[in-house]
Amino acid sequence: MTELEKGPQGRRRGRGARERILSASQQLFREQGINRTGMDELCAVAQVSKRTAYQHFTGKDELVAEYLRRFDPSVLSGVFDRTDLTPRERLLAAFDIPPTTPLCPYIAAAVELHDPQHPASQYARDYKKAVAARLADTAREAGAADPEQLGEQLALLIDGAAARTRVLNADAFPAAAAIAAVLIDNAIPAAASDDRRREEVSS
Amino acid sequence: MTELEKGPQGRRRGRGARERILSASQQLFREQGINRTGMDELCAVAQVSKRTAYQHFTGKDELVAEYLRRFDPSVLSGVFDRTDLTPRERLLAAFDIPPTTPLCPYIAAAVELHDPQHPASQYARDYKKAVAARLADTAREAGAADPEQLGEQLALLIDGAAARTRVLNADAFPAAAAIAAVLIDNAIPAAASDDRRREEVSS
DNA sequence: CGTTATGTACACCGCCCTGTGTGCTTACGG
DNA sequence: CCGTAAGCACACAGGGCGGTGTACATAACG
Repeated sequence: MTELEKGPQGRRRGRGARERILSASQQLFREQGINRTGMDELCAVAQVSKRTAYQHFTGKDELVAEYLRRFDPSVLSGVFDRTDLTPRERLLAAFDIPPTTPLCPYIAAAVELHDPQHPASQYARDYKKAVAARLADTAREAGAADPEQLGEQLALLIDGAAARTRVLNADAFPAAAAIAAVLIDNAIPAAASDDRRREEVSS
Repeated sequence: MTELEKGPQGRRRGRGARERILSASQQLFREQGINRTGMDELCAVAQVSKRTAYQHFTGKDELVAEYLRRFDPSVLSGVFDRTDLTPRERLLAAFDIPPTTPLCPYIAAAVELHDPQHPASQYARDYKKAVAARLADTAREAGAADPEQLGEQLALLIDGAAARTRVLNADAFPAAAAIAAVLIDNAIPAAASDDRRREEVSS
């Protein structure tokens, strides 16, 4: 069974309306933005009656918050759990984002909602902090002198690349990865021999 | 060329309704966002009748675009024209933003409008490119080996700090400035303190 | 089987949004 | 001083939005 533990109480009945709603949220909120996606349209895409949607979520705000919570597996955990890479490679792999990503949805949500008290905004903050923390962990693993600082710096680079990609409509992650390589090599006292002084690859 | 060609005919009469509208736009669009600011509210703040607003601007879209065009003096030109600073100091001064700034309005507009074809989005792109170009000019003046690359990198840092400041609700510009200092010193062949990378001396 | 949670179909409400139509007042400049 | 353009007050249209009420269908599980 696909759905096991979703709601406030463990419901295992039903035929997956909630999942369809969240799946449609992923698609539409990312493609069109949150504010420009109406509940009517969302329910149509999810093939769910509007009534059902409002039985699963008290309002659009709650749906948005849950939409953000259901996001991380695609980016965050997919990178940090790769044991086939060295810590340094894992740090750089965080910048290898597939071009399918319009914009980091957390930034988009924080800008669109425009309310720091909104549950989704709060979760976006938590998520960003968590990413920086995991980057810091990996940086520590890589032997960085100041892992927290390096993690924060790399997180800033990722966000900068995301924002700039959106505004300029051009991929800015390679440039960010180049900066990251410099910062990483600067932060690790005695780096590995072969990849320490490589050329900047991006133009 | 301040106000010669605004309306259907060049009029220098009137008591400044257009300026009040744009001024109110600056305030409200930044404080509340574009989508969350209605024309009614905007006209009330501007002390302008709605009819007058729509005689100056064909629609909200045009007003938004003009609002963005009227923005740069506060940040861009204020930094690059300072002759009392060395080029290197000017590059770093771009990260000294007053805490009055909620978020770079160009990023906000691009995210909120969510349409790359929107005039305001296009202008945001142009502006970001212009900033990167001016950063590159200053980088060249400072003697950077690859001024275009450094300019693009610094622009990315600025955008990253802006986005991260918004999401985390905490000032991220100091961290960005720290990264910038590293990049600048790495990019300038004969830097003040260290000479870690003296491979080629061009220009 | 029947009960009950789950989902459906569809109309509907009230609100706010962008944008107009109309008639009136003000102020500038010749 | 008078004409004319700028601005104003106000109502309203048209539509999309979030959200609900009601009556009905269906699937799961005892």
